[in-house]
Amino acid sequence: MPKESIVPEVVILRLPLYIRALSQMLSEGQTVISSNELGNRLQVTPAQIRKDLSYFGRFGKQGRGYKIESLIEELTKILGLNRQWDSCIVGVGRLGKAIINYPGFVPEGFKIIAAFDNDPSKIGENVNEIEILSIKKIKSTVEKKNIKIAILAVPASIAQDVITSLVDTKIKAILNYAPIAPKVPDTLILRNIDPVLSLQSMTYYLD
Amino acid sequence: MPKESIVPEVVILRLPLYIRALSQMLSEGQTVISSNELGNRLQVTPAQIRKDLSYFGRFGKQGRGYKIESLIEELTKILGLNRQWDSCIVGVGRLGKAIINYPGFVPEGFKIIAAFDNDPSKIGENVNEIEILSIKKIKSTVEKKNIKIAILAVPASIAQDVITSLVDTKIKAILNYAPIAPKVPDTLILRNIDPVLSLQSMTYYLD
DNA sequence: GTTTGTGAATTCCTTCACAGCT
DNA sequence: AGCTGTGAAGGAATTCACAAAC
Repeated sequence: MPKESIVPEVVILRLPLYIRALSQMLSEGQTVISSNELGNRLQVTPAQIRKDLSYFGRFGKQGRGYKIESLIEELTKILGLNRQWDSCIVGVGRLGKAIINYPGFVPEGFKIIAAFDNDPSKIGENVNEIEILSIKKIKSTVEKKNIKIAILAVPASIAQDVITSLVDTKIKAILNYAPIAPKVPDTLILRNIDPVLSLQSMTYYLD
Repeated sequence: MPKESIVPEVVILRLPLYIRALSQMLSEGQTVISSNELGNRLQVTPAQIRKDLSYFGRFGKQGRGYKIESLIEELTKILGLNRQWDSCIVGVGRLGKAIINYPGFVPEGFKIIAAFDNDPSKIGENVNEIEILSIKKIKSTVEKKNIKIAILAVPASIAQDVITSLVDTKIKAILNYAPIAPKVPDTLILRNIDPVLSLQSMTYYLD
């Protein structure tokens, strides 16, 4: 709870999960929750939840628990989710198109407002009301539209080059769908979506 | 290196990454690598790589490094990837169809050989040569075809129920695409693919 | 009586550093 | 000389346990 102590990244990774569980409970009509009940719901220990929250402040009441609605609000603010984040997609092949059409982002405040590809035959085409631009226009477009998040859906073979080329733009966070382990400078935040890796680590536990 | 010491899960999660980097280097013509070079490539410390590998055996040669080809082979064996894993998909909506058509699984040994849905109008339909069956047939089909892995692409609202219903089948691992935090008994292994959660944890670091 | 918030204790993971092999 | 494999050291994250608040 000191204002600017460093918060472990594992904690940050759990907060969205808390929000999600809390939201679900709220929509089921519940208004108050204890760390015990939330922990039970998410299969984490109550102590962990309390400790995680304590990095940011004191949100509960002894003997009572947490008011769900205001806890959601606090966590939303902490993560910077109380606003819309405009983002762009790079690579508009099969996967890129599926991502553009995925309805799960907008309700959570993530809106794809620009699309880029390097295939000349695609440029100018529209997908879900978004015009596909040449990849050369990333830097300027991103600057003009204040986009900080890029979603990467290019082939593995060029993903590293694209990431490297994003370094000197206004892009600060990358959600990478290409099945590679890219090198990123620590000025960029990266998360990988990689179902194959997930599968490969599960088979260890199967006989 | 004791035969049956318990290996931390974080280690298991890194092994597929090692395989991937090694494969790439092999395909670029390299035959030998040091922990230093591999660490540099993946942005992890050389000591961590050596320690990770030491849980399973001694694969390098002092003064020389690791023979890439045989290290890949060893890791592949350790993870149980030296075989094909037949799997099934549950939920054949837009997302499910995209997953069935995703070309990245088969080359890695993961083949979707059965599909299930609860929408009567879809049953009997074929997607990419796979017939959609009623979700009621999961238990028997999975048993007959020796399927241990299920890929879940159902709506969030029914995902938990589907997972629960898988408990008394031969399914032992679930790759879940539904945006929920499901409760799973510890007899099941679960990995979530959840781009929204990834995005939500990145915004914390953006101003 | 219940449940939080938090220092202290514990457990887990990473890194160090060097003996030993090539 | 170069690099692995590994105990030992160090650091990080989790859990304990209890005083304080309701």
